[in-house]
Amino acid sequence: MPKQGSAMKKRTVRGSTSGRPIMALLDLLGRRWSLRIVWELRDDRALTSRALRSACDEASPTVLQARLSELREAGLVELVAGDGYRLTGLGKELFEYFLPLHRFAERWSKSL
Amino acid sequence: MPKQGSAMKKRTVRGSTSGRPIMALLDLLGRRWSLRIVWELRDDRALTSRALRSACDEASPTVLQARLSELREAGLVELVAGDGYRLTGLGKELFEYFLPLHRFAERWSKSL
DNA sequence: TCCTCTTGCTACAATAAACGTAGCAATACG
DNA sequence: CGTATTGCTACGTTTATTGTAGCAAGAGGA
Repeated sequence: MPKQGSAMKKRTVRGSTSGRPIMALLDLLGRRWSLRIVWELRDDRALTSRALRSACDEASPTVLQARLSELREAGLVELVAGDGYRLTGLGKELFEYFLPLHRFAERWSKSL
Repeated sequence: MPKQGSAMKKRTVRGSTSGRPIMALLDLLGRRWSLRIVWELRDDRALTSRALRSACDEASPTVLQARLSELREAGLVELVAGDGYRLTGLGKELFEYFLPLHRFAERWSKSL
């Protein structure tokens, strides 16, 4: 049994056992910084862990690493040696659904 | 100054002051149960607070009320007397972007 | 080699968020 | 009056996130 650091616990995605993938996905994306990370890696951007941290308002590296581990395990993000973190094919596909969300956000903020 | 119960603190959406609506939206939706709530209220469904709680795996009413307050303040959810919680026009519009996400989740789970 | 820099990643104590149980006030029945 | 349901909150415990610091490994350069 491998030793577990504080950042590599709780790998299970809530709802992943229910046979309802959407629940697992909503849970994964509903964790702090998940959506933001995918957003920051848009347009084939490759960011190092520290560049990503800067992009995410200097969020704590502890959570970021946790989210990155989860996203990598989920096959949405990958770490390319000498390059940085980037979206996988599946991750890019997921991001496609964020574009209209961006436009929606503009309209939404005006309606407040 | 009105009294504040434990469930009505922290109304500020992170990033809402940055002038980047997408950040505020990602933050709001990135809180636990936010995405799920919108999901459960899909298809013009109206759910009472307790029905919604059942739909959300009996999540704690404390968070659910907090999320509902935030989503209502954001104009995405409304409470119709004698009917229950439901998506507003804006909320329904937001949900439209979740439909492809549903199909994506199916493919995603198979790729794991 | 040694020094310096950057990388990905982790420890750890403190704070904030979420959980679970219980229950209140208001409303609507009978 | 009882009873049941509604939206919502109190509160003590557990879990997640934060912030600061730093480690080990790798890539140069001197």
